Amino acid sequence: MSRSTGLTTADEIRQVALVQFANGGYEGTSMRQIADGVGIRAASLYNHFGSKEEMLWDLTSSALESLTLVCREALDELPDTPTASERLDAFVRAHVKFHIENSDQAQLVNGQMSSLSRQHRRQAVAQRDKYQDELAAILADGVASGEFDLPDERLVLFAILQMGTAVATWYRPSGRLGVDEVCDVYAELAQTIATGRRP
Amino acid sequence: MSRSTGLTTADEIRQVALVQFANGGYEGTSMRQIADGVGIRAASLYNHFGSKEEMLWDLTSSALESLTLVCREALDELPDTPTASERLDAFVRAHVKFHIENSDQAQLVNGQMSSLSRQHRRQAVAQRDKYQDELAAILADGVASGEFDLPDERLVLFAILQMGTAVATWYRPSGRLGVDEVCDVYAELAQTIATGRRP
DNA sequence: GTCTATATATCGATAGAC
DNA sequence: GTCTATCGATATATAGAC
Repeated sequence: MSRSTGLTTADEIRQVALVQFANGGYEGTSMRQIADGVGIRAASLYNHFGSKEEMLWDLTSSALESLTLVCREALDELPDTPTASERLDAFVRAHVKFHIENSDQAQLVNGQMSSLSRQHRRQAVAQRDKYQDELAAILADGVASGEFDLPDERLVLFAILQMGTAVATWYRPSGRLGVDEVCDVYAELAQTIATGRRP
Repeated sequence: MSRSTGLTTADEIRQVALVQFANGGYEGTSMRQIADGVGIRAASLYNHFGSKEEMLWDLTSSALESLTLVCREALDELPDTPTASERLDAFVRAHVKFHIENSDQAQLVNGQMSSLSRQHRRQAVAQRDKYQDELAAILADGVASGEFDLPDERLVLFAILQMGTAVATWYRPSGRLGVDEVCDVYAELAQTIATGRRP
């Protein structure tokens, strides 16, 4: 290990490829560019990943797993029998926080999934749908309990998800607002949309 | 003109390239693929566009112009001295309608602008910012008049724009809702966010 | 304005020495 | 597990005949 980080070479490759795929796009990034970023030759990448597409799948799959995990953890940390509003608040904060703090993973999932193979894309879409179902269940429960009043359940689902997803494209740590402040605003917007009034 | 459409060859190229850039990405689309779609050889494309990047710039620029135009027209058609709420309603409807009916142009602007040259990207960003400023002005006026009550002016701007932008990625004509129904819902959501209560 | 032919560069991926 | 060398395919773009 002559390259001074504590990471394995495979993890170094993941780190570099994630940034380059997210910023330059999968098709716009060459194996040689990735290898340059790691400090090895392109041929050596194939000792760690079978193909370029396998690298994209590895990164996409783990990004989706991380996103699902942090949002589920946020819900699990709620006190017993939380209201739908409390669950919505926790979910949106976790969703937005992830998209701020892991913007490369977020942009990969949002922009590069079409470059996956048919089979991997199918799996990724299923994984993403399962994530969205968590929020869909919260909205449905809130409607059933009378807490929420939605013009359209499916469109509100998309609206809340996409508001938060887009944060990954514009948030800069040097900007006007900190992470928690942005999460506060989006949590409030989600409540407003779901209940029809400010929380 | 042996290829049976009323379009010039340049416009046929624009039509094909727009679809392929929007779906497969700029870097993922080759000049040969575009030429195949038109029914000519790749070399012939250079009789109409100086380079591949020039094609992307042509398409990006005209997409941004169209978007700006339809939203400005929607505002111009309002009766004299409209309220901020009326202007917000008109803007959001036009924004969402454009993203449904011109989803390829919308996805090009949203996903492929990073493939433009430095100079063209600078121009495109400026053009997009000018468009966003139209909504920003509506929100600012509504705050000044007391019609709107926003947790954060800039974040609400992004939230409203991105809700509508994302429609281009999921709307299908064969789906559950028609164009006007989707516009209705998003116009209502925007009012809810801006005023703090259902319209 | 389209064609064939080609220039030049780079792509993902493999073989085999070390 | 990294390296050099290279394969075969394909990329953007140009030259010049028709």
